Amino acid sequence: MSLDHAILGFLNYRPYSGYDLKKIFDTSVRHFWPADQSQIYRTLNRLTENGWAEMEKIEQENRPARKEYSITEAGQAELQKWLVTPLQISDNRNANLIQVFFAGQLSDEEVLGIFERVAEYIRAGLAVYDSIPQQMEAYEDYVQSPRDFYFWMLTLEVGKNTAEANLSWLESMIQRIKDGEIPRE
Amino acid sequence: MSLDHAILGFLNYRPYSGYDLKKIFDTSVRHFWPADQSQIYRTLNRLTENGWAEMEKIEQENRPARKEYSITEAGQAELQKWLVTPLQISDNRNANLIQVFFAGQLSDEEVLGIFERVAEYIRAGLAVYDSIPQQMEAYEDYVQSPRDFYFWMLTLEVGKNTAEANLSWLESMIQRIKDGEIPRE
DNA sequence: GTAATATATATGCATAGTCCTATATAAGGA
DNA sequence: TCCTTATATAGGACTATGCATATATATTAC
Repeated sequence: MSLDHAILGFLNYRPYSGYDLKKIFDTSVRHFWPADQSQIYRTLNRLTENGWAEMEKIEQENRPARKEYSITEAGQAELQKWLVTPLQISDNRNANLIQVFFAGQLSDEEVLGIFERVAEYIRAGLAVYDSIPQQMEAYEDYVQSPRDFYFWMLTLEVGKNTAEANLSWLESMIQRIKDGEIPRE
Repeated sequence: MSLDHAILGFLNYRPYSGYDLKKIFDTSVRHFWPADQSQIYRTLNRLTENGWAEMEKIEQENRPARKEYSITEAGQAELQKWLVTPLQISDNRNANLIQVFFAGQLSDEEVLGIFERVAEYIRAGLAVYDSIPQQMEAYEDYVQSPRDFYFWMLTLEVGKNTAEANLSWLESMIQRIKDGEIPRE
């Protein structure tokens, strides 16, 4: 249950509401763990049931009441335990590779089209990565820890690194197709 | 629905039973699209309901009856359409990166432990890639198409390429930690 | 003799995640 | 005046996937 622990990780900085968390997810961990709004709320309920978080309802003027969630000691212990647990699950599902696997059934032009579109998609993703640091800096104020910030930036480095590796492979592949290096039948 | 189309892709080579498909998946596309046995059977039912496949029950001596599924013309049209469809969904979920993101809450030794375990995990994965080609060659006989086989091997290339990129990043990261280049707090 | 393995399919149950809609209040713009 | 946006939470319905188990027969290994 990774979402549980991602939320616990943020609550360990300071208390947040579900609404806060949705915005934080979208500007920080979205590129490797997107989260749906309804799922965040349901997970917060579960964390509370488990005793890993506590909820405090905060009334506001002119605004709907917030439900702020704080991490409990049990929650901190659980987070610490999970953070050092080896994860064997690497979800490598990649539907694009299914298309590649069966691409022999297509013409060279169609294959080229697929590869060029994927390359474009990756380039767009790389451009998005460049906009994330500025968004994340807003949250740096909350924790005021260069160490935390360092690791946040590392996740971007990994993402960019992987994307660039895939892109350069794709570009060499596109060249191979153009050079007619693929068996015709 | 990628599994539907992966199965259609195989049925487009020749008819298969659910039992066959499970074995084929495990020796060919498993590294980017694992499939559970029960899910394969249920998907075959759905493909039949959709008119994309047809089932023929084949009685055998001393063995339970097989249900062989053949692709229909509608199924071939659907497969062709899907193969050239741009897929925007790239499921990049990576629970390891959640651990990295919150690793600032851990000691350098604990972080090092995480990274070294992930590196080991990737090395083990790379070793597995080397055993896949021999397994896949068994299926080469079925299609007898160098073009198909070429694209099958390409999916391995992508997987290895990505894994190697991640591994070399991890190794440089491990060195950075050992060199004490990470902010202490 | 018995246990494990291979061939074959099917179903029940649980969970994670997605999409959509509902509810309520207030501010700001056309 | 009306529409959109922002703040805030909640729940129904569905899909994909995963895990376990049931059923049935035959062979192989110990």
